[in-house]
Amino acid sequence: MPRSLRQSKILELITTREIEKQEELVTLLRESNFDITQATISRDIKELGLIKILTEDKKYKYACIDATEQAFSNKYINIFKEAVINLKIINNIVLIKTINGLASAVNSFLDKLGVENSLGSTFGNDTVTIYFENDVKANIACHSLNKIIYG
Amino acid sequence: MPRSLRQSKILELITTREIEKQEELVTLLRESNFDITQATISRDIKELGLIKILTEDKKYKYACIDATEQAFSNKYINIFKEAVINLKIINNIVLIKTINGLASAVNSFLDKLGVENSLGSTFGNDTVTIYFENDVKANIACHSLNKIIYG
DNA sequence: GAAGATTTTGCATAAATATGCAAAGAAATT
DNA sequence: AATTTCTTTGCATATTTATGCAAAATCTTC
Repeated sequence: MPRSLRQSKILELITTREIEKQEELVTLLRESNFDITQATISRDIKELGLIKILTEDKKYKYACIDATEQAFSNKYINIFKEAVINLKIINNIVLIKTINGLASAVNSFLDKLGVENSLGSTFGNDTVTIYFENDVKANIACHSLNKIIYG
Repeated sequence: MPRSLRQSKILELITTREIEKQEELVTLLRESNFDITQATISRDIKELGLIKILTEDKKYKYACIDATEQAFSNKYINIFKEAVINLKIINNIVLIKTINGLASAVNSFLDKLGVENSLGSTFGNDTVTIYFENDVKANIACHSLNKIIYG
């Protein structure tokens, strides 16, 4: 499994759960068939620039330092690129096919990115759906996403 | 030496230097006659909610987190900056001197901003007073306000 | 597709941080 | 001011994280 997919999964995990320590990530990633050790997680975390912050109940958890800013960094975009298989426009919706299990990560990336004119989105396991008012707006959005992914 | 003074010193140190580890704080604090161990620093850091972030050169350093900073648009912040002349901590209160007549504006800005741990505030013509439970909380708030205003 | 260069990883362990517990210190209460 | 209660601290150590180094995997170039 490629590195960037693993890192993508890490981003997903820390945004959807309260991860207190790296060993937890090791366990969770193993459940998703990333066979990996704590040492690698440590390196990933440094590379992604993740931080530990305090939760309500005074426990530490991993978090992204500044969601919006980092969403645009090349590193994140590369991960996004790898997770996406293809984009399709179906009338007023854009349908994004992703690598299995990464739809939620792609969805949250898109949230941070703020797709323009989006009415909202849903996601399953390997598919993200973004809704627009009409075909034209879906088209425009699809083009700009394509541009991000393919140049 | 009181705890709050020490924690205030910690805030000062991490904002003026790049502190990579707690042992560095121990050394620096000892130079300022705070006779203290790493264990205590660890607890202070947790209490102050400090985090470790990556610097340019991929080293970790301690920093203040401030969710507040992102919360407000630059426009409002600029107005706020211009209105404020200076901040002072007096025990458990933060005293804000403003341009004449703007205390109420600054006060309502702060209300929206939601100064953390604030017990409440009052204002006159050119002064806003924010009340806190104790010196530490006043200190933390003052630092984060300073950060908004001066960097 | 072999040979060499580069990147990524695991292992073992070093380095850094957090914490249980007992004791010292403050504060409150009588 | 003695007694009780609550807070803060150090010590020792457990827990967590980072990293040097060699091996494995991946990528280049011929």
